[in-house]
Amino acid sequence: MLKTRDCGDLRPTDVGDRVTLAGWVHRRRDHGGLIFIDLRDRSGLAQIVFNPESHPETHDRADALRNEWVVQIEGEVTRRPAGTENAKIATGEVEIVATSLTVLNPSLTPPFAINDDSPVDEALRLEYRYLDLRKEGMQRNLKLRHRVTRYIRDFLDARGFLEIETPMLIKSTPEGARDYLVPSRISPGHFYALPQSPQQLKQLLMVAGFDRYYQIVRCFRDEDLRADRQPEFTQLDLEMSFVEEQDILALMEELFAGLVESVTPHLKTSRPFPRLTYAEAMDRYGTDKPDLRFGLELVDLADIAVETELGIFRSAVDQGGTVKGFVAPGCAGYTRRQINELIEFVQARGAKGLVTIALAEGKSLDEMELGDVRSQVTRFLSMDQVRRMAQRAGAGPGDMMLIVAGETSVANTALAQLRNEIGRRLGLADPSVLAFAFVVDFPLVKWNADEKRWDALHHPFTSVKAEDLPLLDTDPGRARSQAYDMVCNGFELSSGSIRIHERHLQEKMFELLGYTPDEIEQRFGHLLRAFDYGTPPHGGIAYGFDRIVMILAGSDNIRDVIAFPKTQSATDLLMGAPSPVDPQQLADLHLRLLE
RNA sequence: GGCCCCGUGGUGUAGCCUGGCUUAACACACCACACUGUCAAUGUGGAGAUCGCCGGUUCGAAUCCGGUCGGGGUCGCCA
Repeated sequence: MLKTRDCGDLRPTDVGDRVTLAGWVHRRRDHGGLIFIDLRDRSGLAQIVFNPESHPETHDRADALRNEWVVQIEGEVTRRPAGTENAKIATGEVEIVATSLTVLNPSLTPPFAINDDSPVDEALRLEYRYLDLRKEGMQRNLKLRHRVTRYIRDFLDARGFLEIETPMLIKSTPEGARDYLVPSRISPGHFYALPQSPQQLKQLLMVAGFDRYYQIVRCFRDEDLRADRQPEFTQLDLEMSFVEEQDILALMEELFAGLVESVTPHLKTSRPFPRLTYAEAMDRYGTDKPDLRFGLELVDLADIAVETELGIFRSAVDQGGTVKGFVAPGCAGYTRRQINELIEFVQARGAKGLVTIALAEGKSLDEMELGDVRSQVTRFLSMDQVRRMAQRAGAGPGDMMLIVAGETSVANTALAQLRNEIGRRLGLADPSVLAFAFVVDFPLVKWNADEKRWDALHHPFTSVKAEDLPLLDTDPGRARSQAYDMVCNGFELSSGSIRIHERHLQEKMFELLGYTPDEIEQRFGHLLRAFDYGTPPHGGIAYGFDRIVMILAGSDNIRDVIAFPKTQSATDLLMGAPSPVDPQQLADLHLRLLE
């Protein structure tokens, strides 16, 4: 080894030891006489002192050192002179008096500073990712990621789970996300797909009797990117046999409560994790992934809205839509400009507009008159109507009601995001809190108006709740599934379900989804045949692993917890992927490019 | 596919709205010199950008307009 100790581990108990260290020059302070170097390795920083009197030759050579040079230093660990300790670093009580210096490799001046955390253009960071990863924050994130991985593996291992790998080259299943395809050289004109998730494979492992399976596995989806979505991402995928929904939820709550306690104890969670139905979540928050760190719950105002003279309220309800809103506490003083920002905010998310009703401070709701109400639409409202809306929403003097009318899903989407925005503006989302929750009782299917058919909400292997089974023949849209999500702070962390394990039910589901018998055989024949051979009841869940780490790291961007992420246009700025390939490679694969 | 934001020395920004007063400013980094207890070392000096690219308007463009490329956010999409 070129080193005997790690920089960051040195302590007063090591004083007197002769050590050899190796690492990067983090910072250099040249006093003409004394030269100080902060030497950095994975473990942290240690101060090296070059003394021109005791070791003149070594001191002379230290004169040439610059940031990010890789050096090896021999020296003696000494206690720093009284008064020169540095409480800001873990090794601040000691320093290493260098007796020899070897430059292992010099460095160009890096394109951005490694030794501070000032913001750098992300394209530049990605181009020089190996330098970006040297920075403290990224080192911390990837170490956290490792500890999360390790905790999960230990936890599941202790409960009898087996980690089993599944193939990366599998059969394309056109439904769901767009597949990444891999052409076959040996079978001309045929393609593999990279897995969107190991869904069918893990179900086949249940058929095989592996009982409790998990995998931390790369998945691929060729869809547009977002701050929390990459084309290749990692899932914590697991599946169990002979379980019911409650077994899985209980296990996952235990896993995540323990994970946070062990890995990020500075973050607060509360147990039990709340469980709300999909219908409740949509009613109260307008989304199936609510941020539960704050209230600002939505209320339905449709019945009052139809009594008003306001056309947009009445027509929304007449056309089968909704009128919902929530209270922005203490925001009655919002300026015209601030209100316009909110209106633009909801319009950018599809809503026609936003009705704001501000209640002046100073009078109780009962004493208030229309003159105390500030709104674009006061002339269409009576004080009684305003008062009843305020009472229902929980608005009082000094508050502002925010109301959206329109088609239900559009109004919900706009209000859900507006709720997050108001929560953010008012500082209601405590960054030290992880508000985990389960959302349960998802609908089994939703109507696809474009294609005029039912689509699976989760996936076609999800089983219906037993009591809703008859609805499959009469009113599929009302049938609830045994599907569940885990959410946290407004992010969907995972989805899972109890699966169908009987051939006739799976066939029935495929038929409901509009597949012909030929298509069923072509796409899912392997699964249905497996179901003929004694398939246990089973279910599972799959987490967006990167999102878990992102939330634990306190980041709002998945790229911050991935070593080599891709840009929003799915390119790799470091390696330059994707790239053209040699014509011979295409020929080997029986491919020809269209112009 | 739609919408929005950003692009100025190595890095981060100001200047842009309201074109000329800019020889494009500031901080950090870089280079040189000085300096024996600093730790964001300090002091003095120096070098470094024709303002992403192309075109247009104008007597004159970093500044206005169009296009394009790159990055980011978002809607659609993500069973």
